[in-house]
Amino acid sequence: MLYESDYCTMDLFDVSSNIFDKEEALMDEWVPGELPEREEELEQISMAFKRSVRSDKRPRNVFLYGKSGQGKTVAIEYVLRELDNTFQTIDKKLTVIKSTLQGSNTSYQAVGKILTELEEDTHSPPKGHSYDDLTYRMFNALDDIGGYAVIVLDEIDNLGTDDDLLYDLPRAPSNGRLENTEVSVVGISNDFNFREKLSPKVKGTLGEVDVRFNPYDATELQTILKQRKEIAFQDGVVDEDVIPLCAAYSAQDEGAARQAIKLLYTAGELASNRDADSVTTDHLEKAKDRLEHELIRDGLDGLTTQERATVLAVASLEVQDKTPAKTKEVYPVYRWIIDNVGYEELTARSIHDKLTSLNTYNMVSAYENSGGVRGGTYFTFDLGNIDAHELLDVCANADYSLSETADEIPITTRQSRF
DNA sequence: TCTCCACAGGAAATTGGGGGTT
DNA sequence: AACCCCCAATTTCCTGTGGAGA
Repeated sequence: MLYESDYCTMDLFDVSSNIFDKEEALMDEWVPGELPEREEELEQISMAFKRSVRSDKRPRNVFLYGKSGQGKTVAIEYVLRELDNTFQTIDKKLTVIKSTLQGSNTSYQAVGKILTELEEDTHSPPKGHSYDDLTYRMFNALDDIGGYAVIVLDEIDNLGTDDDLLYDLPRAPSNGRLENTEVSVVGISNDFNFREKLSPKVKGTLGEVDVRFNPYDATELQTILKQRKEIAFQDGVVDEDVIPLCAAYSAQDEGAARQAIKLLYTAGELASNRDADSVTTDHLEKAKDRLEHELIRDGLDGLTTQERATVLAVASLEVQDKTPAKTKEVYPVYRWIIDNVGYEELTARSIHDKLTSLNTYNMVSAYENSGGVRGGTYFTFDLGNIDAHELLDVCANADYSLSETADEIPITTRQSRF
């Protein structure tokens, strides 16, 4: 996009804000000079690297886990930067290879991605070769680096149960696949359970040092929000109650700092757009509504049509107050919906899988039940925190193939909730 | 106590792709 | 062109579970 400053002057966008001072401090990319509530974690991480400063040993492998928005990535970057500085003073060479495994569901794809970082003329993950070919290339490239190499694998939980890479990588030196380079691995996972799902042999080698990032509580969030507020807003424009309330909301919901900051930012924007002279709790409430709406929207956007139909089926039941429903109850509704759109029907077994995976994306909530009329354990599903009417609304107004169907979903009992 | 139901979820096979090398 | 490698989404088949009712 081209910006012609000649045409786009202050007529349209009032440059001076009476709300914001440096609003950059509320943006995602902003890296604060210090991490006020993560000192303990920083210390734990740096311990893992210290032995490579003292001796010739490679740093320990580190495994960081905790929900998203807890500062894991920032923390490791912070520590590695410091380590690099130290290494320079003692004349050691440090190479950091960072790779986000988003979209890499298998070890194969992950190795491909790492190769794009390692090999200069490889710009997209290679395909069509065997896994062994790729790992061979990877270890060759690593061995060429020399010195110390730290491989940071972000969102490592994308690998699921395929832990070949996590098995091969830490073992390379003892297998004689690496001779000149000391390699260690930093794994970052958003999934608390991922570590448990790993096979024991991998858990041991990868998790030489485990650092757990617990969700921030309301008090910690307040500290963080205050820090940002001081920089981002003009003095005194944020009402006293806003920060505590903002922190409280976000603490309930995952305790993610990123979310809390976004909420505050949105509230500030609302206030600014309305030419208010202060940010009030009213703005915050509005911001919260808007973000919730966006969350549903983004959630639905990331789903396939089949998954959307499944969510829609649950929503439909929720609207009729038949909510925590078993797969068996959801399935006929799903079939009705999918037939309506003319897509192929999947089996009940697949819908059962869809429902459980939607649960992990937080689009539906699953509850485990035991007993019942016919023994065993079974799950029931509902929409959890999401408001069914709002979801139907969003879906009907979006541009999905089943938007029209969403509009048709039984309106009869729509008012029956609450 | 035993059986049996109805569900959860694992494993393997199937389907229908993507893309290589030689 | 012939042959190889990798993959995700499903379906099919199957085993495990625990309380209700015999």
